[in-house]
Amino acid sequence: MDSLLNHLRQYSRLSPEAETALSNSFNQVTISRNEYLLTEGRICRHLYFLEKGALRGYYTLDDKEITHWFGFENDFVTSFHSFITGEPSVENLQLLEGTVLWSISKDTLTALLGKFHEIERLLRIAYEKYYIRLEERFVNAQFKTATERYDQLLAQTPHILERVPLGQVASYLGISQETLSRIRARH
Amino acid sequence: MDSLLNHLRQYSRLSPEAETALSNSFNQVTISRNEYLLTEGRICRHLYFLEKGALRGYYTLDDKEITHWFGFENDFVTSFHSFITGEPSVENLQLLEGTVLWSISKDTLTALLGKFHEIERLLRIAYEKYYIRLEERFVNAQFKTATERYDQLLAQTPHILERVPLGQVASYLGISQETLSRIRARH
DNA sequence: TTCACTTTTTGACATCTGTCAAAAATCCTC
DNA sequence: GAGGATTTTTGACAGATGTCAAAAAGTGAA
Repeated sequence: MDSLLNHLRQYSRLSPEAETALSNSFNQVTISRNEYLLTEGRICRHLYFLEKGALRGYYTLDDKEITHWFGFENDFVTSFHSFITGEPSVENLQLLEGTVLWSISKDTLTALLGKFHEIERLLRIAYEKYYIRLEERFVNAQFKTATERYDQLLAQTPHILERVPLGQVASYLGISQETLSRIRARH
Repeated sequence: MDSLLNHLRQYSRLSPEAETALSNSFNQVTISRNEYLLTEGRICRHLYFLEKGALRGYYTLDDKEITHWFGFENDFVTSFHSFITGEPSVENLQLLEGTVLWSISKDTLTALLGKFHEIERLLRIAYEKYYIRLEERFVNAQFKTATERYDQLLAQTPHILERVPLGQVASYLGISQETLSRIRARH
């Protein structure tokens, strides 16, 4: 719980009242490797904070699993599309390691947002950060070559390579596993 | 101004006080075709609402212009990265048509957010919508073929093809102009 | 250690896309 | 409507990436 509050304080200041309310609203969840937090077709009604561990988001296309993002320590994770719209999720959230999460339901969060302007602000700022992070990934996906994307991964998030099977990294980079293997061989 | 308030009401309800405050905070800006709202290297300190007209965001790479998004009627536009972080913009915002915009400075917006919880909420909800819209574009960019992306553009946002030169559309789709031309020829 | 299973690498080949150059079509101004 | 500039299309070719198949390497359990 401390790691969650510490992380939240980086977005914006919180009053003791808001911190208490937040503390009381998140529940700890422990899930082991390869289990699912969410499966395709279900509505995601929770937002999770990842205290420890790793997970991936993937969907299925032509019988292949397309891993499009990873979550690690101090990330907020959910199926954003499903959580925001209330529609069934198209993606699966699967644990890559045994994981400690903190969970809050959408209803609970909505109540907090109604009560505390400062929590609304925090969430707004969190979305800003997540937005520009996604924007950068989008530009990389669309306008950089496979090799450039791999180099950037090496430079910026090398821990992904250490914790995730190569096939999933390839998918994350938007290339085939064979191509990723060849890029690595050239290094 | 009516079109702006109407648009804002779609995100969340607003009290008359908040609507008045918002009305007083946006200034009308009229700019003609090919002019710039923002150029590379400058800090973007304004958020704009596009009432009428069209513009594009592009940056320069190897002497080529990479158009990565378009804005049309009822879009909020800015260089999000620069506006949020306060860092110099890497992109240029250029008008594609004569345009009527409403402008609000970051300072003015910050003051409004401090005063009105409901405006903070509106912005948070706006970010949610923009986030999942971007997420969809990201998935398309990374995991769909050029032809699929073009078909989707035809199905979902055909007005882009009618209002934007093909070279810029190609860049928006992440392909060369020649490839786009050939995809069109096959249809 | 050995065996089975999973993950990663390598090879051969086909396809897609980009680049450069030129032709064709379109647009704009006078 | 003519002429020049811009935009779009077409052709030829090279390079990058995907797919399928098989080999090699790595992992874990008995």
